[in-house]
Amino acid sequence: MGRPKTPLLSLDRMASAALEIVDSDGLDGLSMRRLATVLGVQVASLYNHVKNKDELLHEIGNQIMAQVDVTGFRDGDWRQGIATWARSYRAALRAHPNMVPFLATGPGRRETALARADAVHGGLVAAGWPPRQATLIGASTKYLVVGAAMTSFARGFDDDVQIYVDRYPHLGQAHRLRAHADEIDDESFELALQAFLDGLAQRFAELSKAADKR
Amino acid sequence: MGRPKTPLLSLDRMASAALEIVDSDGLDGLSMRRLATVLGVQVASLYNHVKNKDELLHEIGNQIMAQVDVTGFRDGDWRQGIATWARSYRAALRAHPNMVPFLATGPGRRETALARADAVHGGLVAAGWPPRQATLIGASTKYLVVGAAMTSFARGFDDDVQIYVDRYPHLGQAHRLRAHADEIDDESFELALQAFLDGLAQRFAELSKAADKR
DNA sequence: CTATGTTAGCGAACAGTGTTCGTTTGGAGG
DNA sequence: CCTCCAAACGAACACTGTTCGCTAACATAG
Repeated sequence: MGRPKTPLLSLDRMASAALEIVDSDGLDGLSMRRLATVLGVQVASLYNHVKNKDELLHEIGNQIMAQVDVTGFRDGDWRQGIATWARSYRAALRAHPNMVPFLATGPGRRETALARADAVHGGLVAAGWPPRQATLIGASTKYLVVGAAMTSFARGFDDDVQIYVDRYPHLGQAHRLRAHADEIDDESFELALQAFLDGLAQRFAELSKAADKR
Repeated sequence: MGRPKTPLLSLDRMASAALEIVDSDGLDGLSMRRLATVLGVQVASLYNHVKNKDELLHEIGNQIMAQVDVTGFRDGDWRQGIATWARSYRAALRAHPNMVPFLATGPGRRETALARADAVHGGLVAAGWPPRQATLIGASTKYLVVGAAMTSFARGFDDDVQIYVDRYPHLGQAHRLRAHADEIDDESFELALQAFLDGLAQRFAELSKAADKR
């Protein structure tokens, strides 16, 4: 058949279609052949635009990570900075729950993730945290977001609901439980975030006191 | 060939061998055919002891989760209880990093995980936390542990190290960085845990105050 | 103790998977 | 104009998880 007059494929089209498949049918639902079918093309053609399936997934991952907001440090408020970063990070993951297992595993290569991490680190240092503490705080916050994303909206929603069923037998209705599970997830995340920030605030205060004394 | 005089296979033997493969060669390294080869058996035989590959993985998961210690609530100290639970949980995951992505996704079916969760919940309530708060705290702590396990061991150690390389260019030695990455992971987790617990302690104090007032 | 049914092993096959190779053909650059 | 690159294709390879039918040993009932 040879090369077509107008290109049939592009990396963006591939990534978008692939993400749609993953969103609707899960990570396992995405196969190169199926993606090719959706794009009206043969499977081998995909490899002209992408070296690997992995590379394709990373491309999608970059698009998702680009949604994360790290502008909360603007006015020097580290607490607000972390909070908006964490919430926006979590929202980005929640928008594509099926991608979470991939996104959480081996994120190092994603340049956008690195950029975001640096922004956070810079914001914390600018706000007065020592560099090493800033690194730890950044990592800790990421733990929280990734952990929340993995355990709540990745994969088995029905299963997770079961936990709450056992805990609250009086809430028997299954269809109401889904909403309740969401609610509990939200509250748990907020509790974890706020308690963590409160704990940090204590440390920050001590840090400032020590600095004043010197 | 028919049935052998002495059984060649058992669920335990299968799970152990499978875990060894996963530990050494990753989740993708485990295939039913390879497992069969290691066990000196044909692949179809495996399905006499296990319905699915998934079921096999769940079996391994149960074994790992059984290592988690939830006895820290014994003397009514909720803070100690959560701390030992979280640390032991993290240690169990760290012992088998390649299993973490599976363990973190869809954990509802694992009965041992449920049992552990209930123990934690009970310990918190016994220590004076309201049931709903106990649920939130349990979920939050799990977020922390799972997130820490996912993002640190998550595959590409080289990649994760790169983050720290950019931040601490003076630590250039690659072989020392590996140790440093571990160190930073440990410290980040401890910081997150302690700060979180400090924040909870504040809330607990306010809770007690309000209860006294009534 | 014999008959019956269950179970653990095996061999072969099926439907999928990601990926590579060689070929054809359009478009871009010297 | 000729050459070289790149995009599409068809076919194949080496895998994957899983199922089927078969054999032979164990467990149990009569």
